[in-house]
Amino acid sequence: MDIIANGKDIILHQPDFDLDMTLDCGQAFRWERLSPVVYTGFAGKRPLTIEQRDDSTFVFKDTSMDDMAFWADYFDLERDYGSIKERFSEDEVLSRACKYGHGIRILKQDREETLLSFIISQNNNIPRIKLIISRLCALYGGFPTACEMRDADEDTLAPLKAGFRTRYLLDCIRRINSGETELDAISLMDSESAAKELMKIKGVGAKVAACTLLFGFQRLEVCPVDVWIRRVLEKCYPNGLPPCTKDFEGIAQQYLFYYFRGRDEELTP
DNA sequence: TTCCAGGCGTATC
DNA sequence: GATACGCATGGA
Repeated sequence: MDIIANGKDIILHQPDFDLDMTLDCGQAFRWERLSPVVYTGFAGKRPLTIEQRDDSTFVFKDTSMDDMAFWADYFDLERDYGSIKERFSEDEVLSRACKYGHGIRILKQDREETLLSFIISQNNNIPRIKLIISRLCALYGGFPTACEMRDADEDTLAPLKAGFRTRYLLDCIRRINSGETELDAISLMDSESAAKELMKIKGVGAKVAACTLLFGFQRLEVCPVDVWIRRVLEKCYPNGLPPCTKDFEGIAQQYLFYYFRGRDEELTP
């Protein structure tokens, strides 16, 4: 990581990082692509506009050094994805996926936002997930905390058009506010117990729990299995992911998801 | 019109 | 414990 202040902006030189790949690979739903090289969005209530100048040069617009410390953490800039990709490349399919999505990084997102977002994601497509979340943010003026939604009911959330997921959101909000679900406590559990605890929330099954742990709790060993990854596993890894993914199955999963999503012809026998 | 989407709850066996 | 089916919504 190489950071230089430049007036109100920060210039970052960083390998293994690409905005399109990281912000549009289905892990975060609140980044808007203003142009092929400029994204704007939020982490929590903190705004950012970021521009990619070339393979490894990024401009964080109107960003202080203090803010930059936050963003460096959010974008997981300290982690050496190069060495992780090198390990993964022992495997032929993963090698291709890593080349294709070479600039993917796993974001360190807010826990509540990740949990609520992936409750919305179930049996849904990415454009509509983004739409529902944007309507939620419009309703509350930014992505709301569970506390801010404590008085919400079916009618409050009707404008989201989230369908059957609305009552799942409400159960999640209720449980967090009542203390039945404690994200701080969950963050201290091993991943298996944490998933089990998250799954006490209506609408949270194995997949949503796994996404929450991977993207919201930095459990990089947790591998969410959705319809796409299920197809990849059936076609390429009938005996499970290879040993070179150990401890980072979640990251491997994300390279595979980005590479195979939408490629029906590569996944149908 | 029918099928599908970063699934899950419920009924049934 | 495994499997089958319904579920809101909207784009293809």
